[in-house]
Amino acid sequence: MSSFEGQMAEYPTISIDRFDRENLKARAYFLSHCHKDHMKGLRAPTLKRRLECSLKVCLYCSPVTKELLLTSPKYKFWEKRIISIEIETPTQISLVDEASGEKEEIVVTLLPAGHCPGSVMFLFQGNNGTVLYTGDFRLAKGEAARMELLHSGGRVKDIQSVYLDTTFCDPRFYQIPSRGECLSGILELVRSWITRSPCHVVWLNCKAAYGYEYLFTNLSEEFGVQVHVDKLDMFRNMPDILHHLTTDRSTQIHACRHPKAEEYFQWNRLPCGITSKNRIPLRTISIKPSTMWFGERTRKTDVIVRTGESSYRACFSFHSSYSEIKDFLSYICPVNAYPNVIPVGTTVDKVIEILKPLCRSSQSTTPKYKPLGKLKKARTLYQDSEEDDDDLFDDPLPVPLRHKVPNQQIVHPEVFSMTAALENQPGKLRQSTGCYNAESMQSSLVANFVDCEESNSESEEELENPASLQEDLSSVTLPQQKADGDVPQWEVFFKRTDEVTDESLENCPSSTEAGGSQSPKLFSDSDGESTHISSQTSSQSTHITEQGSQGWDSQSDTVLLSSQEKNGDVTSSNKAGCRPRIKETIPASHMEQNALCPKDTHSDLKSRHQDVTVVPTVEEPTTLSGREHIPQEKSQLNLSTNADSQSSSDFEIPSTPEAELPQREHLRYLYEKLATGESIVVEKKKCSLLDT
DNA sequence: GCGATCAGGT
DNA sequence: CACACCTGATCGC
Repeated sequence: MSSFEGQMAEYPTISIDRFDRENLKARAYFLSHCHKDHMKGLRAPTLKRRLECSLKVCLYCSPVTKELLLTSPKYKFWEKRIISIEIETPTQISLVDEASGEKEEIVVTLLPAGHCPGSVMFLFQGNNGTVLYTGDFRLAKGEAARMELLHSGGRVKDIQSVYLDTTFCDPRFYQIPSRGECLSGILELVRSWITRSPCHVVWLNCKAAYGYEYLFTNLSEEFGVQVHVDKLDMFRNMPDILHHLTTDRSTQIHACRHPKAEEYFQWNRLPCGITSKNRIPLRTISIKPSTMWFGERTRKTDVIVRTGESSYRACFSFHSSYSEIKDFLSYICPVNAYPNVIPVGTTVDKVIEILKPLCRSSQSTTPKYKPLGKLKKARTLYQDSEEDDDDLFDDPLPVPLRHKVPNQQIVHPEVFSMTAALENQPGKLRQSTGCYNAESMQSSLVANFVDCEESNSESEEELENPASLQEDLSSVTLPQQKADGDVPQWEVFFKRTDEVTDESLENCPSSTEAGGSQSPKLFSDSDGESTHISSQTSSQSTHITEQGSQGWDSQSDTVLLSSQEKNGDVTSSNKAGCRPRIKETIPASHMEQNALCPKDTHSDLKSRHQDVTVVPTVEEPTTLSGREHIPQEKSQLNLSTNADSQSSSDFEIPSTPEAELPQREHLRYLYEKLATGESIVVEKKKCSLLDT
C-alpha cells in the first residue's frame, strides 16, 4: 500500500495520488491509476468544496483513468476538472497559485506503468529538475530502457529523484514470474478444464480491482469465451476490453464476485448464482490470482499451485519484483530515490539501503574513472554481442536520439540552481536515500548475496555500477552530442551493458529480450471505426506481450507463450520497441484513434526541457463522449533546437572550452575499442575528454 | 447520517 | 507470504 504523502520535494505545489491534508492546497492534482489506495481524499467534501471555489484546479491523468474514474457517480463532480493527457506526450502545465497569481510551468509526460488499465508514471520536468513518480508499476527488465521519453540525447535523462513503487523491494521477492509465464500457466489450466464439457466452468477469484483485464481478454481470445463479470460499463469506451467481457452468466469463464462467493463455491454455485447448465450440474474450479515469488537462487516452479480438490492459486502480480525494481532504478540512476511503499516485514531503512546504491550519489563515492577492465568485463558477460552491435549504430533506441540538435544552450544556470533550491526547503525534503553515504551500505548489500556464486558479479556491479560509469561518460559525451547527433555515442555502447550485468547476475541470459516488443500489443482488434479509447493507452494492454522478462524463461518450468506469438507482436515495433515509432507505422485510422497527436513533430517550447514539448493544456477538459480528444493543442511545433542533450546532467558538466571535439570517425574508433575492452590509445583520449 | 479509522476477512 | 479491496465496529461531527 502506498504511503506516499502526495507531494514531491521538488514540486511541492502539485499533489499526486493523495488528496487530503496538505494536498488540499495543491495547484494541480495527478492520479496515476484508479486504485483506491491512490485516491485517498479524492471525493472528500473538503476537496469538493475547494474545487467549487477554484477556477483552475484540475486533475490530470491518462484517458483511461479518467474514463474509469468518471464511471463512478461518486467522482462525477470531477468531470469538468479532469484533463486527460495522452500517454507519452510531453505536456506543459501552468501551475498557478490562485491567491497570489504566482505561476510556475511544468512539463509532464505520462509513461505506461503496466500496473492496471490506465496506470501511468509521471515524469515531471521543470525548474527544479526532472523527477519521476512511478505510481504503482510492473515493468519487466529492460522496459525503462525502451521508453523513449525517459531518454534524451542518446541516454537516459538526468533524473533528480524517483518516487518509486517499492512494494516488492525486498530480496525475498527476488523474482516473480513474468506476465507471460503466469498467463500461459493460467491458460493451460483453464484449457484443461473447460474443454472437458460445457458444464466445466472456471471461476477466477479476483479481488475487486482493475488489473486483471489482460487476463480476461487473453482467456477470451484464446478460447472464444467471454468472461462473466458483474459490471462492465466502465469499459464501455474500451472495446478491446469490452468485447471480451459479458454479463451473461452462461459462459464457462467467470470472474464475478459475491460476498459469500467462497461459500457458494463449496456447493458448486458460482458467485453469480448459477449452479447448472441445461439442468446439468456445473463442475467448477476456482483459480485465485495471487503473487508468487522466488528467491534469487530458487528455481522457479509452477506458476499454478493446487490448493484443494477444485481450487488453485495462480501467480499474478501487479507490481515489479525486487530484481525488476533494481533493473529499473539502476537504469534510471537518479540522484535520489524515495520509496512510496514500505513492504510489510521490512523497514524504511532497509528499503533505502537497497535503493541507495542504485542511485547516483552513492556512485560518486566510487572512483570516478572506471578502469577499462570493468567495461571489458561487463562486456564479456554479455552473450549476445551482435545485438549490441546492432544497437550501436542502428538506431535501437529512442528515435529522438537522432534528432539533430544544434544545442548550444546546454548550460542552464536555472537548472543548476535546483540543488540550492532544494536545500532551501529542508522541511519539505524527505530524506534522500541517494544522499546517504554509500560506503556504509555496500557491505550490507553485498552480504545479501554473498553466498551466491552469481553474487560475485553482482556485488561487483554494485560497487562499480555501470551507472557511475555512465556518469563519467556523460561528461565525455557532452561535446560530441553538441556536435552531432549522428555521432556514435557512449550510451549506445553501454546501455545494454546495464541490462547485461543484471542479466548475467541472474544467470539467465536472454537473447530475445532486447528485441522484445513494447508491452501493449497494438490494435489487436481495433477496427478503426470506433471513437473509443484504445487499451493501448491503458498502459496495461489487453494482451500480454512478453519482453524483457523473457530473461527468466530459461529458469522457468512453465510453459511460455509461443515465441511466434511474441514475435508477431514484435513486428509492429522496431527492434527497440519505441512507441512513437510504432505509431508512425500505423494506419491513419489507428493513428486517429490512438494517437491524436502527431508524434513525429517536435516542439521545443522553452528549449530547456527536452525533445518534444507540447504546450498548454489547462483549458476546458475534453468531453468524454465518443472520441477522447486530447486537450493539448500542438501549438508551437517547432523543431526542437537543442532538445536532446539539454537535460540537466549536461549542465552539470560544462564542456571545457579548450576541449576539442573529436571527429566522428575517431569517436567511433574509440568506442569500439572501449567496448571490446581494448585499452590502448583510449587512455590518453579519455583523460583529455574527462579532464574538465 | 456521514466520514475517518481500525480490525478482520478474502 | 501479498494485494486491493470489502465489511463491520467504533468514534466524532
